[in-house]
Amino acid sequence: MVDVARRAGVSPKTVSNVVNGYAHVSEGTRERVVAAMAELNYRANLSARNLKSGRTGVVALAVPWLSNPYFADLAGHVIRAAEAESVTVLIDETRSEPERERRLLDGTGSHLLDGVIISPQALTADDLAQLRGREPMVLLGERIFDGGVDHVAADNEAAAQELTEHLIATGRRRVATIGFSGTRLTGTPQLRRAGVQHAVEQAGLAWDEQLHLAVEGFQRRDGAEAMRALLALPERPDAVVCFNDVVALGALKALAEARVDVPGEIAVAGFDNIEGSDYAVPSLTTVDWDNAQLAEIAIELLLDRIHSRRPLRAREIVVRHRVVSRESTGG
Amino acid sequence: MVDVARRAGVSPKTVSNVVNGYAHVSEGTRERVVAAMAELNYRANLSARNLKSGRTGVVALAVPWLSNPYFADLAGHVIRAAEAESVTVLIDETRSEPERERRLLDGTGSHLLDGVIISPQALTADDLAQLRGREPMVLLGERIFDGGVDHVAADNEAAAQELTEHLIATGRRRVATIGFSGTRLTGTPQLRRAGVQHAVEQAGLAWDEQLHLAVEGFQRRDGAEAMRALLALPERPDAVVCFNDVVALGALKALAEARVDVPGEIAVAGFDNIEGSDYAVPSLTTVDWDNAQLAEIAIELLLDRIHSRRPLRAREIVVRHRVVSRESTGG
DNA sequence: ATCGCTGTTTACTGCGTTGTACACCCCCTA
DNA sequence: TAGGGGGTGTACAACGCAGTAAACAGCGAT
Repeated sequence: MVDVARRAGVSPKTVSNVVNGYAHVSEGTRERVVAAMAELNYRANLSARNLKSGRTGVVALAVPWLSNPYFADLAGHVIRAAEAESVTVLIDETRSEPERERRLLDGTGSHLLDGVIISPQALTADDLAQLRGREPMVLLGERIFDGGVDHVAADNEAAAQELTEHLIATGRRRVATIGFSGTRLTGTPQLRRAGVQHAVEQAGLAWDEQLHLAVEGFQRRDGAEAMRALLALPERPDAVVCFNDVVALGALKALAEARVDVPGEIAVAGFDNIEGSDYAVPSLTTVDWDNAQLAEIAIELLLDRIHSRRPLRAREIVVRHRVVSRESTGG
Repeated sequence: MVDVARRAGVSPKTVSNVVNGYAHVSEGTRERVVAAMAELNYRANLSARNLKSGRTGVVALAVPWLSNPYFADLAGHVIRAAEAESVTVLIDETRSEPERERRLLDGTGSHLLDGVIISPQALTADDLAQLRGREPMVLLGERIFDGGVDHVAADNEAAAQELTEHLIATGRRRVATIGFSGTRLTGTPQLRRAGVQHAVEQAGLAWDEQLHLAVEGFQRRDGAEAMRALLALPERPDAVVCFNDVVALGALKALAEARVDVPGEIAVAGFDNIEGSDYAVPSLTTVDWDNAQLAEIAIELLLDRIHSRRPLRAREIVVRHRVVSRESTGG
């Protein structure tokens, strides 16, 4: 910057003013500075700027698994939404490890981050209470916690209920689920299960605990194993709601191997509308969240919080969803 | 840091020495400083450190599409490999836009990046020649360019040849390909095509140009469209090599819709061994690259270059691959 | 000619850290 | 006892930028 200033015959501060678009710089000066910058191929040093401003222009997005196409897609949307605001996104894979989630949020990221968008998996309300107010953060995906933290939520319960109603409306009477997690009382799986249960009970159908299987991970393997277990039951289900598409694809595989006709004998549905779910064999009925909207809102909330001096009230916004009916349920 | 120093009764520089593990600090002093840091919850300011050191500890990984599970997986490996070296990775989705690739490499990233790992799609040798020597960079995935740049390559031609030999060995006689790109003379698709052609010709089989279709993108949709075109031929192929798994999954879908038996009537193979290719219906024969190895080498080469003062000779390393035989080829 | 005003530009300073140079202390040896 | 020598700690400056306050130029009004 000093070199540019010398070349343009001005002070370094004037160069800074030009770079930052300060209003009161004469046209001639501006041109000379711009020319000098171009000639010297000058680019501002972000580290120095950050040191002065106390901000880095970097936010983290923490997702459990990048290998899950849903999160890869979400990450893409967040990156694009952030780009529109000249913010850089750091992707962090938490691998569902509570320790990694906590470390990210407690600021051990050591001044590299202005804020964090996190899709929590293992975080408890206790963890969150401790972290509240520390670093700007936005939670994604579900309404687990009481408040105090900005939240972009999806209405998992309603979506699960609609999905199940769709199954029942197309003649299914014995609806199973795969993906309940017995180890926690809150969280997405519980909400989705509750939605399914509401739909089943409102339709006057029996609720059979046997049909609702927990999984360890949320991988294809888990879906396939659970499906095999369901097929081994004396009285098979005629529909299976998997709590994400990855698990559903595993279930489809197990059905194909067992030569069970989908949707003829058993209908299958998932959540997330991941890339490729429309090209599965058969294509998968699922719930689509508006990830573009989700990403935009998350970035907006986070930047609000970063730029505001005073503490803001926690906000919660629910994004759109819709059931996408495809071959796997006869759609 | 000043506060910590005061509390520990030492100078700020001593705190710095403790933080950086400088050898000659007495045990007592170190303990007092560590205690003071803990009490004050001190964390070093990275911006300031970067300003002094001239490095940021951040490298970018540029991939064409994060939505392609192959790149999502690769990104995960690179993040982990970098983490082991205390380096942070910024994911950049170039969307195959030449402009984005160029901008990333010409340093317009403005001092945020120590270096770049890029899986080039649209970059030409000309672009590269201009950028050479500017910023530390490592190219991934194929051996397109002459040199002057570090490279972690895969032997696409050999892999394609092995894959095709596998098809021929299991009785296929009419091998088609999907994914050739007519618009460029170099690059992965060309290498893979060449490998297929070698195998076909070495087996004494005819090479029929009609069987080798270009695609626009490399999405499932493209694979499905191309497959339908192949099915419409008067003389159908009995094997199809798709130039990545995503395209292959699209082809499988088109075959399922046309009720063509795989592998009975037509065998299908892909490249990349993406997550889920083993759970496709039928599971997909493909080429597996050792992404963990690839990521480790890429990070190692890049860090070497970042830390070395003098220019290094460009290096090229080829990672392992292996053909994974699954149901789609009768494996 | 002087004043005050607006618009433009500058000098100075500090953000938090670390490299350099040096001071100090203690112990060992000649 | 004097003179090294290694271990331990400190003062100072600088990395590149932007905030602050103040200086300066040009203009019309007095």
